[in-house]
Amino acid sequence: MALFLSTTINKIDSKARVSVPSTFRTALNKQSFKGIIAFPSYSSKCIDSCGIDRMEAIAESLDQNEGYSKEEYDLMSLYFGEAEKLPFDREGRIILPKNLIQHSEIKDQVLFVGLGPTFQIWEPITYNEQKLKTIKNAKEKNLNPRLKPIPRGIG
Amino acid sequence: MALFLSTTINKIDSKARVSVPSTFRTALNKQSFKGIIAFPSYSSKCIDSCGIDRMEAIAESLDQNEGYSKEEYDLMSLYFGEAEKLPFDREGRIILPKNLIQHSEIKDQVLFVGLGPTFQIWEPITYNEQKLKTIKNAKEKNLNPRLKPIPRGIG
DNA sequence: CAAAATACCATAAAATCCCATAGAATACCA
DNA sequence: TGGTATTCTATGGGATTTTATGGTATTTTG
Repeated sequence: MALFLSTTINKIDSKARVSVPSTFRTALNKQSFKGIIAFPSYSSKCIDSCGIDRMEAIAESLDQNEGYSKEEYDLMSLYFGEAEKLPFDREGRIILPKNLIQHSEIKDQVLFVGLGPTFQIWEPITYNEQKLKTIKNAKEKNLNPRLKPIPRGIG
Repeated sequence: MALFLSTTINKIDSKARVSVPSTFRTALNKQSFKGIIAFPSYSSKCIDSCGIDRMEAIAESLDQNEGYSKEEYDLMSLYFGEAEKLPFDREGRIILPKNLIQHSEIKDQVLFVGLGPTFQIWEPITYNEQKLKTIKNAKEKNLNPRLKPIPRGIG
């Protein structure tokens, strides 16, 4: 399974080309389609992305109706309709389609953030706002990240 | 499962390279990615680290939404964005990214401390302060320093 | 044929590879 | 067992490659 981590900001040029971070690329280039799958997030002003392998796995499990409710099924179907296959050019860039740029309100910079098996593409400013909100909310509700490693010290 | 033990102090050079202790390396080199996963600790001025196997397990359980609320999911997603995949060079060193150096306030020395399935990376001085505090607190509260098994879960 | 898309080329900065060495740890052997 | 040879580890620095980013040329397509 591909594991996308870390955050990178790259430029977008006049042709709407953006470099996909090399760490992401190496994982994606091992898959059958050399590029990314991208679609507008339904919950945030960002672009959801992954490699083709994940899309194929989802398609298969959808096909077999593995534990999806009707509502989930319908929602996932929408994703497929809006998903775009964006191939790498020789330099490892993709071209961001207009609809995705509009949805994410990207201007001249593009933020890639890894989320494990998937990643997202954001306008950097929007991402920061969202991040602060999440942290604020977590503090208010006293949420603890269970990612927290084993207790420190002797015991 | 990898088992990280003991404490080591190594130098960090002008290129931000640090040798990962060889005892850690042998365990990590058995995993699919030859290197470490590192991210800023939620609760301390240090870097939390582990091998890729552990990170993949976490990603998978998140992916299957095993008992996480949307808010928890969002919070944990932030971790993936701050985590870094740091590969070994031929000599077994990693390059510490700027954000992690800043968070841990590392200067020219780096302390590795094993915590079993994970380990941490500290500025040695900070680590010592923290250690003294922990011991002092344990004495005051009369904590029993027995080595109990650690509850499972993600970590 | 014109406009858009794609392929191709160039470059500075950054990341990585590769080699070298001293000291520590380990293996070996008489 | 004691001493020696060998390997491994941590560290340093120079050379090379990769990355991100431009721009230009060529092809496709409507």
